[in-house]
Amino acid sequence: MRPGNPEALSLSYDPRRIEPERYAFWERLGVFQPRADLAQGPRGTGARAPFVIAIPPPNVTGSLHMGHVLGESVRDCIIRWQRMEGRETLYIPGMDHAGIATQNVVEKKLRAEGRSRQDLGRDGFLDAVWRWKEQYGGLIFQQERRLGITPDWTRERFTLDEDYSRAVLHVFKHLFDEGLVYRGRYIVNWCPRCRTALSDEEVEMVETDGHLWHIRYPLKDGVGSVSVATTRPETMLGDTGVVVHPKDSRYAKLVGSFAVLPLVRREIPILADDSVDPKFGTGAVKVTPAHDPNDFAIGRRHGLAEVVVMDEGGVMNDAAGDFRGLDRFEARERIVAALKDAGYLEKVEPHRHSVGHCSRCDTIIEPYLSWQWFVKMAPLAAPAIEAAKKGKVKIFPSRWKKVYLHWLENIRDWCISRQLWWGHRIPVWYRGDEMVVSLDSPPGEGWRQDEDVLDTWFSSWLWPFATLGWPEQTADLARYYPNSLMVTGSDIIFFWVARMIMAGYHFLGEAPFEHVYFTSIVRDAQGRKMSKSLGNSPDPLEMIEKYGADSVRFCMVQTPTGQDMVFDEKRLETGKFFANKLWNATKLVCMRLGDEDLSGVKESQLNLSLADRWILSRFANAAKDVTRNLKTYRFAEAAQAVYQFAWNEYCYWYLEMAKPRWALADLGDAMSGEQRADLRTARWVSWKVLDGILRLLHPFMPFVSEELWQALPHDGDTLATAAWPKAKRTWFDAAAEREVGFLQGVVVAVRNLRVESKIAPGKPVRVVVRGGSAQLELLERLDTQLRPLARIETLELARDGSRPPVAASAVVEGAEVFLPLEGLIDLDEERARLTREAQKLLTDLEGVKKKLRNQDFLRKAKPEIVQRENERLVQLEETLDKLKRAQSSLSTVRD
RNA sequence: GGGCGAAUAGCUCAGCUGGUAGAGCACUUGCCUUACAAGCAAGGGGUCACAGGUUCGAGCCCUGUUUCGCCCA
Repeated sequence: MRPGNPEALSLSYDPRRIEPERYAFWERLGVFQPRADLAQGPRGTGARAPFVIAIPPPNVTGSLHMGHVLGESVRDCIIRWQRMEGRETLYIPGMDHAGIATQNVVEKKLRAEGRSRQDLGRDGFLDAVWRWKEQYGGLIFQQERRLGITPDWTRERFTLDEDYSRAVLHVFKHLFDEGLVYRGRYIVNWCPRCRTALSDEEVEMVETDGHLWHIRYPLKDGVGSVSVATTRPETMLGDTGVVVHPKDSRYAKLVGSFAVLPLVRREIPILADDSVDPKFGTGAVKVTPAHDPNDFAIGRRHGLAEVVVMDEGGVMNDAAGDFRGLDRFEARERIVAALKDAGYLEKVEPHRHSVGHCSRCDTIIEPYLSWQWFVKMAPLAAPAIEAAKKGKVKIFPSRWKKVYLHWLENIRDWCISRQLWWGHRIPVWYRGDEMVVSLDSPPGEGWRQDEDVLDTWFSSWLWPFATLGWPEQTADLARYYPNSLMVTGSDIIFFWVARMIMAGYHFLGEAPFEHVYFTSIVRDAQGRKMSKSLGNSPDPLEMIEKYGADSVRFCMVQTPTGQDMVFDEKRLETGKFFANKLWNATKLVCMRLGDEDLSGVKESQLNLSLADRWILSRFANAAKDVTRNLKTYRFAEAAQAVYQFAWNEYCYWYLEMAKPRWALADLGDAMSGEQRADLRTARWVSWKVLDGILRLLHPFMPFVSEELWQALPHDGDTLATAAWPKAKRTWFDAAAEREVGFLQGVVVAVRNLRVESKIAPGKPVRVVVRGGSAQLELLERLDTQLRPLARIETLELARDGSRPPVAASAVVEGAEVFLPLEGLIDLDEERARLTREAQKLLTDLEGVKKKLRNQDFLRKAKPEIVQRENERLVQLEETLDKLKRAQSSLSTVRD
């Protein structure tokens, strides 16, 4: 046992003074590294297996925002808790190369210098990105250290690390060999600004007010025309057909004939196709196979030509004739004007529709026909669906399971090639008509590697095992896979979580983690998602500076379960106030422990008072509560349980009840043996329970809890590896809780009477209590511990049943509490108060009586409920009776 | 268009198995009481969105409506 160090608390609580130092202290002790000696069972079996969390790798370009803070607070809370439970814990840190985002950042920097990536060439550009990464990348981890998180920094991984990259390319080849990766010329989501293809998930649909242009296409033979409606008139230049519904009588006779495309004068066939909705627009649809996914499908069914009319930057190309060289939106205006001039524009309607935007740069997506690589997803999805359905992967909060399943059950193939330079270059080699998939250049001359790189998510979906050395069969992989838990935002269920589960099953035959916990999304006061461009995210470091990392953590884990969180800076105060409260409580306890050595004290030798038994029982309940709530990821409830117990029970009641016994120390040698035992007991219990509070608090507020724990007598080097409190069976004590509940009622009643009677807070008073013998005996027993709580000078127990003639009074569990007030009291006011009180009771009483008159209630309600109502009835009547007696006794007194 | 979720005190949110509606902040009153004014004591504040239904009993279960948010197409 190490002695406490009360001097450490001589200053007031200041997070800035303690936090940075403590972090260095933990790092020195190596508490972040997994301790293999702790694991006693095989993976996945019970409580002693290693507990593993992998960080959702932040973008290498990222800087800390409140969303990260929330995630890290939750992950570290769980990790620290599990570490204290005695498990071997591993928290794997790392970063994501974030292809598009990073390339954008570096390109922007180059542009500012008047250069482009093309100027540098591929290798030169990649050099520039790596240099940028070395300089600025991973800033976020420096920031996160301030939060006090405990990943094993020696295992930091990056998705472009050499061995990680091998894993990514290996997966590509593996899937290709299985026929699950294929190359094809299809319509993809194309960002003309980023000049790359995107997956469906990277497109954000935005409801937009647009127009529906109705255009008349003249028929080739004879007079007449067919009208089509479109939201993107510029694509008409690429039209190669018109389709109508086969059963649409309006157009039946036109099927098989040709229309002449205005402006272009191309002859295009009029065809019938089931996919046309006769009720939309004119019922005739122009077909642009190279610029629309539906049209593409129609075009393939009917063998229509695919005419690409734009280039990769969204600029009209040679196929656009007179409109070549125009940006797509300018082309839209000019084409509409030209159609109007030539009399082809029939009408324009306002039209609201969803328009895809690039999730990275917000540019409007262009559906674009190009050669890309895809992953066939349905076979991968099947095991992931089953895993969730059978609970092999448990999702918290459970409602996200439905979202997850819906996506997987409607899954579409994944476009994984990106026309970027920063990323894993696709391991495919071409020579003439030959194509070879190989991690390294094939033997022989003249091979040209595919220019494209892979989607960043195609590397991060391997995160839970590639970070452990896969595809090598490493010891780490054997030991730490599957991970235990994944904590991330629900906004990346599809991007990441679902894909990790698919990859886990496909490549290792096992789910990558047992549980997934989705955190809330942090929003600003107006309900908007925190974003860099809006600038609405407060700077977490500023928050930490202002309130302390402990407070930020404590408040951020208390998010609403399963819904978004509205961030309000004001809330962060709570944690700081709480830390301050504990700081002062610990200071008090430290002072009162004296230099007594408590290390050898056995609980059985103590002289436990009712107050002691009560607080130990309440502590056991709190410990049980916190643990139970952590197990089910109810962080707000867990944090609240610590808070409520520490503040409202330990500080508010227990410390006050311990004070009189601590004061025995002042007697010095004059203490009797009994008093000596009382003192030691009060010291031991106050210390033991405070120690327990700090343990329960540690996962939420690691810094201040460690600091205070070190100031108290303690075993071991650090609270971070101290044992998690167990609710001791022998500490539960329902009788003590009931009895102290009564005493607290008396104290509150006296305080209330004091205020109501306008007695100065500092003024000692005389109190008389009438009540049952058990109640009076209780009061007597705790007399000295109780009296200071309400500044009671003398507590008179009216064993003879007498009552003071002039007094303010209250009823507590049938006992009458009097505050004798001869000459002090405003009798009218006291009478009015009693009347108000009685009125309230009458209302309650009526409710209870009504219930008990109801035969159905008596017959059908559970017996214990009926019993309880009966007891309530008796109690209410008794209390009312006593209030009335007090009223009548006052009424006989003249003012 | 389809799905998911939310609506409880002025604000942000709990309320788990249906059984006397809670917390923090804010507010009112009084206190610098030797751990703590970042505190202490006492208090006020609710048509649990609306309408039906089930039930002895509904904030909680069911149906519908309204409003808001998110996801998907």
